[in-house]
Amino acid sequence: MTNPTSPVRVRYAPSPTGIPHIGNIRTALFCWVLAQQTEGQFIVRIEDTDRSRYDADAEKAIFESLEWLGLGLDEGPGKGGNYGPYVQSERQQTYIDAAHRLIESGHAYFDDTTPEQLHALRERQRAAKQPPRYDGRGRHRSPEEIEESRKAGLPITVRLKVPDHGSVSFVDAVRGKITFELKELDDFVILKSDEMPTYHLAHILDDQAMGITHVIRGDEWISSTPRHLLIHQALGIEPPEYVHVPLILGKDKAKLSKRHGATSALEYRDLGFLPDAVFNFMCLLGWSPGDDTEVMAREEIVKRFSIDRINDSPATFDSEKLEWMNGVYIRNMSEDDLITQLLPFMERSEAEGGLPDSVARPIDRDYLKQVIPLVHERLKLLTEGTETLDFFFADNVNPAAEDLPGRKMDAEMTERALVAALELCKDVSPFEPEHLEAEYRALAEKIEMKPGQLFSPIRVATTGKSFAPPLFDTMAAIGQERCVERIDNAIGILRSAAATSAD
RNA sequence: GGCCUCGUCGUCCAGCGGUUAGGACACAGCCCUUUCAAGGCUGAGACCGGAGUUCGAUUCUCCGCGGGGCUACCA
Repeated sequence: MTNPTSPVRVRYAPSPTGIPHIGNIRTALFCWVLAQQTEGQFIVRIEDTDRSRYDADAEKAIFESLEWLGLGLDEGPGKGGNYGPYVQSERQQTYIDAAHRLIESGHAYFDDTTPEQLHALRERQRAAKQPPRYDGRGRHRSPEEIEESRKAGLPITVRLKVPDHGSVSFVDAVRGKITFELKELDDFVILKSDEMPTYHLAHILDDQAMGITHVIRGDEWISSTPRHLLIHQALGIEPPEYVHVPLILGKDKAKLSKRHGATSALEYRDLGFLPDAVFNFMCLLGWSPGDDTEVMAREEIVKRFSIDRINDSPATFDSEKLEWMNGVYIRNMSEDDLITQLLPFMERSEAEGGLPDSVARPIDRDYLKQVIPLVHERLKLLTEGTETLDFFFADNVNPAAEDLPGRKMDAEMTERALVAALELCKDVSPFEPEHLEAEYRALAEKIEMKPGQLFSPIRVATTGKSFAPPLFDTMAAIGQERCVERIDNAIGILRSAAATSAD
C-alpha cells in the first residue's frame, strides 16, 4: 500500500498498566509522523478497561513520554476534541449498549459460565490434547437460566457468536493478505462480568466513533484481528486500514519487557539522551527511507515516511547505535542549547550524578560557556557532562599517585616533570593556551623529556584524570592559581606515596 | 501442541531475477595527535537449509529448520 494522501486520523491507544516501553512508543511515533505528513490528526486514547491493572503512574508516564519526544496530540485526554471522552472507562455505557444491541441482533449472547468451569474445561481439553477453547455452552442458556444465575450472583459475560466454519481475511498494509480459519476461534468475551468491555469490543467502537482511518499497532494484534473483523461485521460497520508494525525485541530476542534493562523512553531521557536522537533512532527501527540516510531531522522523516517501507521483520533493540547517534545530535547542537540541556544534569546532587555538592548551585553559566567548546564534541550523553567537566568547577582534584606517571615514566621522573612544571606554572605569563604550549614545549626540551611525557603528569595533576580535553586550553580555563595549587598538590601525593612504599 | 508471522554481516537498514551483495553502529589496524574524543583511510564480517520455477536465484514457490507473536472475563 502506498501512503494515504488524504488526512489520516490515527490513534495511539495505550493501556495504563505499566511504563510504555520504546516498542510501544514507536508505534506512537509512526502514528504521529503519518498524521503530520498527511496533515491529519494524532489522537491519544487511554484504554483503561482492565480495572485491576490500572496504574496512575503509568498513565502519567505515557503523557510524559509523548511530551518528551515532542509528539503533540491533536485530540486526547487533557487536550479535548470533538470525539471525547478519550478515556475508555468514561465511555462504558456505549460499550454496554453495543453489547446489548449485538445480543438483540443475534450476534452475541449472555454467558454464565464461571471462571472455575472455564478452567475445568481447559484442563480437560489440555488433558485430551485438544486446543483449549471455549465450547459455546452459553449459546444454549435460556434467558430464564441467565436471570437465575444473575440473581444467584454468578458472573455474567457477553460473548460473540463465532461461526464454526468459513474464514476471514484482511489486507494488512505491511504484511499483505492474511487469512484465518474461523474454526480456530471460539466465542470470545466482549463484555466482562464487571460490565467493562474487552479490548476487542472497546477499541472498535471507539475507533469507529472517533473516525479512525488507520489502526497502527504492534504485531501482537494480528492474531486477534479476525475477531475484530467479526465484530465489525456484526455491527455492520467497515473496518479501518490495518497497519501492523513488527515488534521490537530485546537482546534475547524476546518481546521487549522490563527485564531488558532500560526500555522506556523516560529512562533514556534520564540517561542523558536527546529526544531528537531517540526519535530519529526509533524511526529507523523497522523503517528506512530506502537509501542510506540515517541522520534525519524530524521534518525530513515526516516528509519521507511511508507505510510501505515499514519492515516485515522484528528488530532487536541495541542502544549502542543510539549512543552514537546521540553524540551526532549533541555535536550538531549549538553551544547554548547544549548548555541549557546539560545544566539540569550537572546541577543534580552529587549522589544523583551531578557535580560535587561543594560546587555552588546554580552553576556558573558563563564559566560553563567558556569551557563547553573544549568538551562539546567529546560528549555522547548529557549525563557525561559531570565527569567531563567536574575539574573545571571543583576547588581541587585528588589524583591517585599511580595515575600521575605517563607512559614509560617512573615516580622519580614524574616528580621531576611536575617540579619543573610547577616552577614554570608559577611564573608563566600570559596564562593563555598558545603561550603555555610554547613554554611547556621548551621546558620539555630543557629537561630532556618528550612533550607527551611532560604533559601527561600535568594533565593528571590538573584535571585528576588521564583523559581530558587539550591540556593548555584546559589549564587556561582552570586558571593559573588553581593550576599551581593542583600541581603542587600532586607533587605532595607523589612524595607521600613514595615515602609509604619505601617503608 | 494449534494458528499467524518473520528469516541478508554481532546489531540496525539497502537489495525487490543477472551486483566484486551496499551503508551505518560496534570491532581491528593505520593516519592525524600531548591524552581522550572527533575526523580520514583500510580491514574483518551476512544471504538458515533443501527442493523446485528459470538461461540465471539473496530475490519467486513449496517443504524443512530456527526465531517471534497469539492461544485470558490482559491489553
